[in-house]
Amino acid sequence: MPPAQRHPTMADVAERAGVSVSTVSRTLRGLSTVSDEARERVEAAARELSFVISRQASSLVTGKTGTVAVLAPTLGSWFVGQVLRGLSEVLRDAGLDLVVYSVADLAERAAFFDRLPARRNADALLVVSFDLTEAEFARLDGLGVPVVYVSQHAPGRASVYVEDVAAARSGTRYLCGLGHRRIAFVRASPGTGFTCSSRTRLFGYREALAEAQLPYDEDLVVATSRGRRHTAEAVGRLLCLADPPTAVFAETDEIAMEVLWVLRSSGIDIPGRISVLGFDDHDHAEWLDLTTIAQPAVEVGRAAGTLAHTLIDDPATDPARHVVLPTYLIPRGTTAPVPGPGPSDSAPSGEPDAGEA
Amino acid sequence: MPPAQRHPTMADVAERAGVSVSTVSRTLRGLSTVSDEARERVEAAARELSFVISRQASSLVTGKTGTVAVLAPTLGSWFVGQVLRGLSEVLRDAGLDLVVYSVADLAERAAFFDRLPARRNADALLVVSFDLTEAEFARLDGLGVPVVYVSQHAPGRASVYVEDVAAARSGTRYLCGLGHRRIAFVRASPGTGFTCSSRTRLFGYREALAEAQLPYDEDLVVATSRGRRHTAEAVGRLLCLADPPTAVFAETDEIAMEVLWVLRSSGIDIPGRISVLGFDDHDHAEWLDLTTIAQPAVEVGRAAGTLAHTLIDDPATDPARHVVLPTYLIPRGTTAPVPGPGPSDSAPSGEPDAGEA
DNA sequence: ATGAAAGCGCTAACAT
DNA sequence: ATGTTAGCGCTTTCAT
Repeated sequence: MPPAQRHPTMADVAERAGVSVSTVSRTLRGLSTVSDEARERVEAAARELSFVISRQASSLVTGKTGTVAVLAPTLGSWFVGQVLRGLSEVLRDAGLDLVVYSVADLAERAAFFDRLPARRNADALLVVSFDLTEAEFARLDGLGVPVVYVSQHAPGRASVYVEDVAAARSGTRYLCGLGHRRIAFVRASPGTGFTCSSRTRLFGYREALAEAQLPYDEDLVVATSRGRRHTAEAVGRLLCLADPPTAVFAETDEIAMEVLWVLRSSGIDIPGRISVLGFDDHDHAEWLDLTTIAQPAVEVGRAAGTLAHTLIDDPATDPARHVVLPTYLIPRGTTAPVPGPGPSDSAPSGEPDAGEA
Repeated sequence: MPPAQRHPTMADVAERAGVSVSTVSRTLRGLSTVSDEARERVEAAARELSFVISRQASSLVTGKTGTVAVLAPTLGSWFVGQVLRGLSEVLRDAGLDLVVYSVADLAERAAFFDRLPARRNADALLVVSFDLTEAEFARLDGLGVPVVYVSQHAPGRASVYVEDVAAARSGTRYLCGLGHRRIAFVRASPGTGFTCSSRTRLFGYREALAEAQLPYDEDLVVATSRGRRHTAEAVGRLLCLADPPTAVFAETDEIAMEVLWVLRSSGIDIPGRISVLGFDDHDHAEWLDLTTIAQPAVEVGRAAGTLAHTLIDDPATDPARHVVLPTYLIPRGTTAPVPGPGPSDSAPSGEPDAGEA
């Protein structure tokens, strides 16, 4: 019997089963070259001692850590949470552990890329929606383990993402199709430089404008960061334009919801006076009846996990494999045809009052 | 120079620096018994080779894995996300890795407790808002590493939590103070048995009712699970009572928001006809102007991380240490004094129709 | 089918 | 202050 305060080792199991450690190892890994009798004895002994293998020790010899690392800007955002859900599901099934690194500010970011702690301690690294510099890309290229870029298109590297540009283009087209010609875009504040969806979605927005032969008006593009105050300011900037927007396209649902809140609490009718379109299909989007561009966040996580697993297990896999997932527009109640050229006073929105054609 | 496809080891660093591996090890761990000259050479060599230490190897000899595991019911909920934020911040500073296990259903749950994969592969385990059975508690008691229970009170074991019972009692008192005498409680569906806040908060609710000498009416307690349909049903059950509630206390803000949505979309005035009180102070609570009981979720994560770190580093720490964090009520616009003793018919009135005195 | 032995990369005595 | 040596708990030849 092993000392109380120590985890039992294979040697303990071997002794109890009356076999060698090699046999224990073979049994536990399911290698076929073990007699039924030995297998049973080993399994019984392992169970009785409630033996758990030490990954550390096997890693040392196999060179595989059995863990996948994920780097994310924050763990608190809806999108990252959903991605992690899908990811952890797939990794669990693959027998891989999931270790998370989050870097909240630029100092931590620099420290991460300087030290690259994931280096020898994970079999793969997943980078979630990071707007990386060339230097950071280069650093990761030399990491020594596969890197999968999640929710971002990384040319020449493995990545899993949705067609942000095309999705934003469609969303904008949809608004154009409703007759809107003054469409604002509210993006996350680029300050932190962590997310790359601002750039791609803004690009799609501009493409659609061009298609519809609408001018790109910089005054219609505003940035906000989390918090009522910032969004109120951003929305305020839009509302006091000489020719204010009749529709707002927000980079994410979380931003869209803030916009919605600011607009509504200032008595502006939605969608009567202004339409609002989000991006994500956040859980709350349905409650708020927010029209949005849905992206399969959990599925993104699953696909990323699967790709990482493949890359780890089969070195022959194309290291630049891309997985592109679909998006689709979900029309709900916050978008409507542009109001006629009639009055557009700020009647507090009691009733739904969609503009008629 | 080490082979291209292999991570450099301490031996590589040692060779390059012209010292022994011991000196490299000592230097890298910041032990003072190293000459300045050697230290510099080692540091230079390590940088040039971009050496990263293998935790696996050091674990093997130190017995410490340098990682903390966290078990959570899901990674997608707001609360868990916030806890992870606080946690990862503290653990990063402590040089500990964070590995997450999430169990989505009962089968996975059983598998986790059967195998206890965290066993030898983490220095501590954090269990976040799990309603554990006695058998599961017992299993964790024998884990061999410190276990910290987060967002739940675990008698005789280390835990970090808010006073759920007291908070729910205060919240209910607040509603009573506004004159409400028919107060409903909407809880998460107990089906999964994953969260324990239902039980504690319901308990506090009952205490406050007793205090106010209000009867406990089982019809006023309904359960819902995520999704518009379920919440609509639950709310429907309340609305068609002979004596329907004038206030609803929801176990979490997420539930409160769904309730809000259902009530509003059926034209019921809030807080004119029904008051709604949540729990959490979710980011969106402010936008929806939801009165709620705030709990410091990120701080819970931080405290849990700190406690885990302490428990790991200092075995003399009281293994049953408790950290209790405060909650506070944030009065917002979804709660108001009870409408006068006027009509209380359950007709889903179109117009907002706040009772008059 | 099984065991003995070597060694993965590191740390911890013990020398010096 | 530094080097030498002996493992940590596994997997993996290589014998048998």
